[in-house]
Amino acid sequence: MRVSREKFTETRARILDTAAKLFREKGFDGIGLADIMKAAGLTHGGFYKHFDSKDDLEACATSLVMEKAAANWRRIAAGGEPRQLDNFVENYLTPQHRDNMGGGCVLAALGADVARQSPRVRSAFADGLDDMLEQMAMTAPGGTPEARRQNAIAIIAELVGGLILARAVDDPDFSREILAATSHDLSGGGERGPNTDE
Amino acid sequence: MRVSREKFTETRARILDTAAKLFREKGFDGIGLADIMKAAGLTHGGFYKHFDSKDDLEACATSLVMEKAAANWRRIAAGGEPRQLDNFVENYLTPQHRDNMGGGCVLAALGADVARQSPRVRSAFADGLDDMLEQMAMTAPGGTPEARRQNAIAIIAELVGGLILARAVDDPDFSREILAATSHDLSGGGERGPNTDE
DNA sequence: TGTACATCAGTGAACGCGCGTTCACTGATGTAC
DNA sequence: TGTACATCAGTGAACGCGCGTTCACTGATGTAC
Repeated sequence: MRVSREKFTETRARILDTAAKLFREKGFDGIGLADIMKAAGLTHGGFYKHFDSKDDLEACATSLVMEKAAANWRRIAAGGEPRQLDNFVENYLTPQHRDNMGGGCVLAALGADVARQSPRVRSAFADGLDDMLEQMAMTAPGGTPEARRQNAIAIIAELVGGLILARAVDDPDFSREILAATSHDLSGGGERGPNTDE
Repeated sequence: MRVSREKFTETRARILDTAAKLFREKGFDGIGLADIMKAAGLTHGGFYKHFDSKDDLEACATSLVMEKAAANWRRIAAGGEPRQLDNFVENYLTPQHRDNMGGGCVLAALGADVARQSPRVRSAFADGLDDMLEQMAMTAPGGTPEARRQNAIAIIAELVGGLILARAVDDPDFSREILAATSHDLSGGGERGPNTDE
């Protein structure tokens, strides 16, 4: 039966949130539309009243999560407290984040998948990543805006790579070692750590 | 018709090589057994004379590629020329490697996928990664074996993360920027570059 | 070494299943008077 | 404001298709004598 326009908008948002979580958990190809709709409390037939195709949902969900991540960085950058980046790194490379794929960083969860998806998904990802880096560059070390952006990219790469590898290995000790090594390296404690210009 | 034992061994190796390439290109779930067998010059029905299941093939192919990568590092470490690591980094973060998923680094191509695969695949991956790190640690910067291993992990994480992100974005300029930023950072030119103990 | 027979690698059709997508239908919502 | 009707969000069955897997069959290979 028909529902109100308000309810329709809510439903669409619920499908998007559910998809964003399940795509990160299982990968774009690892979860079906029927299961996403079921998790959102609906039957699968109604899916096409909200989205054109699975690819459309993938692109919309990717945009949504990337925008949320960028908005979070915008908040952090605007906050202006010191050690924002170190705090972020410390929370990023943790067993909690590693074990929370569905609610965690979209770059680590879907970055590798995106390379194999449609142009729409890829450009949604690229646009969001560019936005995130712009915000991150405000808090990253470096004397010039260019240097700060470059460092932001290098830091993001190490974070993403570290989390992906920690998630891949099943030995708990080895996984913790990867988190600890990358976290230590990025926190400035290591011989290879970031040289902030302070 | 039956073939000689020698030919049988060759066939198995060809299936494994083909699978190793196609899994890296399309992901474990992005390529079917029929297509793998076809690419290896066979029909799909004979697959189960060589492997128990697709999961078995995934684990065997993962082991194979990880062992090859570790053997490559063993060779590099044994060679003993200086700047081995810098040379490796410079070749790793290139458009050529980015555009060669099927023949490139298995960590970047399948690391994220592995987190969602079976225990067999995950432990094959973890065993191979541990082996690789052991070899890399011999050439990585650091005063102690522990520091060298930690730096090897940090370097690998940044390489893998940088390549994954460069592959994810479809804008060529942005992709090159990611490769350049991570490469520069790792080569020691950046303010955040590796502090080798030389 | 030669022959007769058992083995089995590879073929191609077939299987059940889950996927993305379509469709006829339902009944509450939105709208026109 | 009340009524009559059109709209359309959501349902659940059905579709074609590709997947991993199974199977009867073929004929060259390996083996026993």
